[in-house]
Amino acid sequence: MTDIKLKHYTENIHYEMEQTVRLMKKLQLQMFQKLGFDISLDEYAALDIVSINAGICQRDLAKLLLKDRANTGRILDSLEEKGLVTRFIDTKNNRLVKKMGITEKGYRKLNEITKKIEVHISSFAGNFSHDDVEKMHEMLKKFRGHLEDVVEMNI
Amino acid sequence: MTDIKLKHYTENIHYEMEQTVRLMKKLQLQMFQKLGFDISLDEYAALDIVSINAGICQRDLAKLLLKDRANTGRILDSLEEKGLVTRFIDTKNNRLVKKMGITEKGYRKLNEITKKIEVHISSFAGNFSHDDVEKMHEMLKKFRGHLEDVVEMNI
DNA sequence: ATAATATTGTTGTAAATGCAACATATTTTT
DNA sequence: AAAAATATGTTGCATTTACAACAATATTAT
Repeated sequence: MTDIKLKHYTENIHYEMEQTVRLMKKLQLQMFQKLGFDISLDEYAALDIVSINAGICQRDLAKLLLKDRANTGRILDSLEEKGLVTRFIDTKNNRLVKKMGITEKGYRKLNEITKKIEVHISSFAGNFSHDDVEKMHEMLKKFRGHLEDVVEMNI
Repeated sequence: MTDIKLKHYTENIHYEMEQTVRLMKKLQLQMFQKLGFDISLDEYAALDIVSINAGICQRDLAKLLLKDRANTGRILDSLEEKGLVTRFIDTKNNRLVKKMGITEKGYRKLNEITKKIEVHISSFAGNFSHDDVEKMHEMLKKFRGHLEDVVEMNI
């Protein structure tokens, strides 16, 4: 039916997507550094995820952060040391886990940073129509769906 | 017009795309390891790029590989040591550069690997319609275009 | 002509990341 | 009940990656 022909490396969707991600990450990082925050981009992401997933355990956070358990633990060490997150032992499915919550100070930090980067994000987002963005969300979801069926992430 | 509202980290396109890229990379890597090739995935990518860009210089290869100059040089060291690529001094815009070409052995290696992974790739690609893929290419190109206007990659 | 700037590639180093091994506790199997 | 398997988090290490400094050469500015 569809004549499947293996393309060259730089012609594959994986390549194009990786290139795009690299650019987006660079942009975020440049913004973050220019504004001189005292937490890293990963820490900000963790903070945001925890803020809307109260009582999440480390492994689940790792899955959302797209990091492994080890590095997720390290990110939390740093956030806890800065007093932005608190960890406590609890159980999930009758198993001991480390759950966490964002502190008052953490909320302030999260809101402060979100507010400051909002301007930059929206100025860039202005380049894309609502339809474009919706379409992209759809497509990515479809792609991911198929991938998740085949690859085990092992986190 | 479009009410721009900053979403949470896991709701952004950047996040979804990074997740997808991570899955794709993992799939490629798993395939590569299972088949037990004696060159890395990066080396394979470099080989493929050089094969269709005869006489490319290192910096230009770095841009296509999405690596920095240092690591591109290291990948080439390895490929040269294995006799898959040859490097030679030449000039580009009146400047001394190291250009490269793929060797006969390199061609055989490239074709051997491409043939072996073709089966896996096409079995996965079967999940997507031609239209889906085309649409994705389009969207990604548009996104990249805007990003490249704002971010300098500094390679 | 001399100095300043830019391009290309290499080296060294620090940071990020992933992975395997481990410790602990719980569930499932036998 | 004992053993095997599973889930969770931590530690250590090896690999990857990014980044800055450097060397060599060429271009541009003064």
